[in-house]
Amino acid sequence: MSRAEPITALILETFRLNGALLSAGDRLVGHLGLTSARWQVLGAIAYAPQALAIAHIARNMGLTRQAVRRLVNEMVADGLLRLAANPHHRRARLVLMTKAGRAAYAAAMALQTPWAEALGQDLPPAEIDAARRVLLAMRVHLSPDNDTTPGDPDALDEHA
Amino acid sequence: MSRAEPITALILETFRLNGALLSAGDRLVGHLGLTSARWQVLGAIAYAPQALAIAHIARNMGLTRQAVRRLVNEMVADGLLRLAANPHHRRARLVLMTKAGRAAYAAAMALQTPWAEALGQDLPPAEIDAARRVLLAMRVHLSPDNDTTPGDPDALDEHA
DNA sequence: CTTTAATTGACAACATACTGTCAATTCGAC
DNA sequence: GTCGAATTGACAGTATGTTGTCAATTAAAG
Repeated sequence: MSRAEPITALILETFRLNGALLSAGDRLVGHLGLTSARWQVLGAIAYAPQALAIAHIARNMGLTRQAVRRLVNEMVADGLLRLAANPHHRRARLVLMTKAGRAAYAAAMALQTPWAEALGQDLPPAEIDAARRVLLAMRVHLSPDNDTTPGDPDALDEHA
Repeated sequence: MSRAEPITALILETFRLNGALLSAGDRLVGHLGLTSARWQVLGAIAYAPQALAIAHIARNMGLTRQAVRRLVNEMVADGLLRLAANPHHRRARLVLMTKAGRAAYAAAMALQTPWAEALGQDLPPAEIDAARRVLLAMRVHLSPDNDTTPGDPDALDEHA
């Protein structure tokens, strides 16, 4: 009856998949001392070509500085990250992985690859990519100021 | 490279769309005294053919009893909901909308329809539905015990 | 150089949702 | 009817993320 109906159904399914993904991610890396949120922080650091400060990581992840600050503080206390002086900014220290942090991230990635392959084994890559583009179009419509590949610090167009 | 890559990209996009939808929903219904979470609770109550208890609402929404309990308590205090005796269960009172709750929900729905239509105006309904099915397939893969129409109170295939 | 604006980290408070635990209640097996 | 399992609401604690506010620092304007 309304054009709103398919969109509404997709929105509700997005909420449910989000929750299912987070809990599945927590189960996947929980035994490594990680959570989904901590894993994402490590990913942002690993992906960046150079060391970043907290505010920079937050921008790359699409979160607030405060959320990242709390995670970083806890991960420093747990020995996964360390803070180093920033030659360009006395206040904004650089966030670096410790040896334990790198090991945990490598272990998480080793688990993630087969997990993701199993998750998509029954779905053609073309359909997966088509779904991703639909979600991207919706998100861009919601916040037009965002670029098309947020979370990606440098490769703005092609995350190749 | 790997079959994991398109799935991983879709997962990250799901996280971002989820956040964008929640903040957009909060902005849409904030002036009605609602939030995205409260709106969803009202929707679960409005959608059900009969009055539900807290645990039942939680199952329909895919949340925990505790999360719904807190929301319901606050919404009762705010006059949006009220609790009524359950003839079939002394402990599990039924959650009902007050007049104010029904008015707020109606106002939210009146806003949601044109908002959703605008959100999907550039996307063919077939693509939207295809994306929804991909997300559904992923979620079912993550939690095989879930039925295919969560949020539907009666179409349960009796996972008892 | 001085003033102003923007960025950054920190603290507080709040919103949402989770797990764990408990007693009360209902339901099923016997 | 009785007993044990399951359900339900409640409480406590934790995790994640938000907004608001502040001082320190950096960058820009004059």
